[in-house]
Amino acid sequence: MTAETPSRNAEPAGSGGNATIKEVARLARVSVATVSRVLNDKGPVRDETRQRILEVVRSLSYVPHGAARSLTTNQTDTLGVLLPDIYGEFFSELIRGIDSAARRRGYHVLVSGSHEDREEVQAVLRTLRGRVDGLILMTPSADMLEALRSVPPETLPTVLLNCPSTSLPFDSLNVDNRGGARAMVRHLFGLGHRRIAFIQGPLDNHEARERLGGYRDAVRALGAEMDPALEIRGDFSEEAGCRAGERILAVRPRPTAVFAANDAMAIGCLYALREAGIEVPGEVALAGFDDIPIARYMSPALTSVGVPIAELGALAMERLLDAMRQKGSRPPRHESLPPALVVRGSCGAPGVPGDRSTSRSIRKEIL
Amino acid sequence: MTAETPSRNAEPAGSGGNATIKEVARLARVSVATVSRVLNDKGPVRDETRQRILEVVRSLSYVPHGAARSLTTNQTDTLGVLLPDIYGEFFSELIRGIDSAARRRGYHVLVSGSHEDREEVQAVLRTLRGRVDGLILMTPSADMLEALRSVPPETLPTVLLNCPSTSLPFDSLNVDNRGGARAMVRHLFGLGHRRIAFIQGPLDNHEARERLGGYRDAVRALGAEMDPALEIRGDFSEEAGCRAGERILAVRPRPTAVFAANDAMAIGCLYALREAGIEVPGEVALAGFDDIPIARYMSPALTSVGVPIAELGALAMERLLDAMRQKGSRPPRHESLPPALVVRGSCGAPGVPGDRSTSRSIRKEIL
DNA sequence: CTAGGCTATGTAACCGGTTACAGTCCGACT
DNA sequence: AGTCGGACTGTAACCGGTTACATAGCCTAG
Repeated sequence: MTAETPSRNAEPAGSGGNATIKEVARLARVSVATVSRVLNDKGPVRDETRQRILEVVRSLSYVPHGAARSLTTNQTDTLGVLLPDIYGEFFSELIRGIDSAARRRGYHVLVSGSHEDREEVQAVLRTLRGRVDGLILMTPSADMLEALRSVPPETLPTVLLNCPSTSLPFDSLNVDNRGGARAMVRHLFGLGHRRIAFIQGPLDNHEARERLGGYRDAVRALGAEMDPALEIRGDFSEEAGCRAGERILAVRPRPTAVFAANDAMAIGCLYALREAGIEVPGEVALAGFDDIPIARYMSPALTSVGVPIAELGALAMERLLDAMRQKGSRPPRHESLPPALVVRGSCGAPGVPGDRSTSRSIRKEIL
Repeated sequence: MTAETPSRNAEPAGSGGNATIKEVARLARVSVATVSRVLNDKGPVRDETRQRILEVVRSLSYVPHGAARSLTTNQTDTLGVLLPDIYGEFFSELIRGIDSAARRRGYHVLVSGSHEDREEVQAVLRTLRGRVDGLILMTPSADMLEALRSVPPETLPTVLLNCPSTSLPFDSLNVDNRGGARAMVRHLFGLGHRRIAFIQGPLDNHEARERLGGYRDAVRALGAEMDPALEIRGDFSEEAGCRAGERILAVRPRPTAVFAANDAMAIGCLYALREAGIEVPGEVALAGFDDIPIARYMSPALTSVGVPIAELGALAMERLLDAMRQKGSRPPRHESLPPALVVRGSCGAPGVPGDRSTSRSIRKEIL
């Protein structure tokens, strides 16, 4: 009972959190099994014993070793989030949504962004084995998505976010980019605009293409002007929006409205227009896409297609948790979220005060 | 040699990545030790054997199990990043910097944000044991920082980011918020402003207090007007900046310049001023802090104190890696990064064209 | 010819937990 | 009184790797 090896006995109580379950067991004079039972609230343990163990745990400030636990239970309580890039408000919102939903459920979040090529994505994906229980994946380029075919995800519960539709057997969550863009064009058309310029996103990006498609659909359907000169290249950055703005001013006849494929470009464009002395929305109406938090603080406040970004992240979490529970035996589900039209001052709609508040901006569900 | 249990033998070659090292060993007719040696490039292995093993690895698309490996090597190749909140461009920039630096070194990044209270921080910190090799911690509230005393970090290499100076034995990296604020006030003073309003950040935030301190220091030192009415409460959000802007307009005599403790509030304030028909910088000059990427696309482009956010993140990574190598036996180092004055249009400095380009904005190192 | 040394490989302990299974103890039931 | 069943606890296998040490074969120097 008292035959303790004097080797590494009772630590000074509170020095770091590196004790093992064995030490706890020894000091509490029980077996590791019992300690484990107490820690995980499994199986019956006499209350007196439990107290004794808990006491030792506290005095040692013992914390179970994550990797060790993961090894046997085969779950890591960690979710991976793989993003094409981490830049700007869109991603901070997304991560925020995912992180808070995850922590609420007791999960950790492993993020990884900015991937150059297929090789790298595959490499990262590989190293994820044994580190995460599930994966949220956002890869707007179809090519990159193919990278998944030969890598772990096949066995790892996965949710695709805003990815090109594929035959991959995963759940997917998409924003109806096409519908959102159509709605915005219709809105501008309704305000009397017939010559509407469009600032494109990067064309290897699925969302960017969908938004462009929606723009074209609506222009054609409504009989607005179709003119290649109205479609300006861009890459989702403010910088690109700014350059696009400058180019748009040179187009003749000058468009009366500009629709940017995302808010960052709309903001860049707004900057360029103002610098050129153009009045917005007086001379040119402007609209963006995403409704990032800062959009309402532009002046004029930016009209945009509202994507509930943080909620999107949270929802992806839910779906992932779902997929993890069902463990594969379940046909993949595909959902599409409808965005909303958020009308503020920049498009010159009547009855919209120059107010930033969401309540005073007009939020329309699109059909 | 051929005595294989028919139980779970040769998988269809390429089905997921769930083989174990034992299966690889069996199929390659070697021991697990040899497989391990090949995988880690340790110890001598005959080339023929190596090839055979590699072949099997490929055909099984075998990937070592992260948790298992972590258990023995006692390292997880993962770094934890604990943030007070994940919101806005500041954090997306920071995470971007950290993530890219980490991946370059072969590390994963575990983020966790938005912590309410001490309890929660401690809980998260605890669950990090055995999951990360090091920690980057940003906790501007001193109270929250105290939470660290009784938790793992004591044994975990840690770098503090923008935290209140403490006696905690960790490396720390700080931006010279006070100096930056002083420099900005000096700049505004130099432009002729004597009545400079300041929009505060949340006062339980260390950075916010430092910036406020810098403002007061400079105002006092320069003999500009000191007036409690010039200090407006805020909380770093655009919304707060907007309300502050409204309140500032009611102050009499009206300040001729406004200095916001961060860019988000400056942007909110700019919005309020424009809505009220005030011209910036004509009637009121405006300046912010952080120089988030979007600042240059405001109109007028926002003058700000430039903090190289992404670089800050990357640098934190470097320091952490350093601390991990030295493994504790090394006195904590404290560094302070000097911000730079980024002069653009919003403060009305002469000779600054309304241009967004960094090259045409004026960037001054402060002393 | 043999002791050593080097290369290539296998054996088995170990990392820190979880858990199936096997006691042990004790009160209740027949 | 003898059985039985639950409550409580311990033993040991196992998760999937890494690695110290042992072993075997072969070559070279003494």
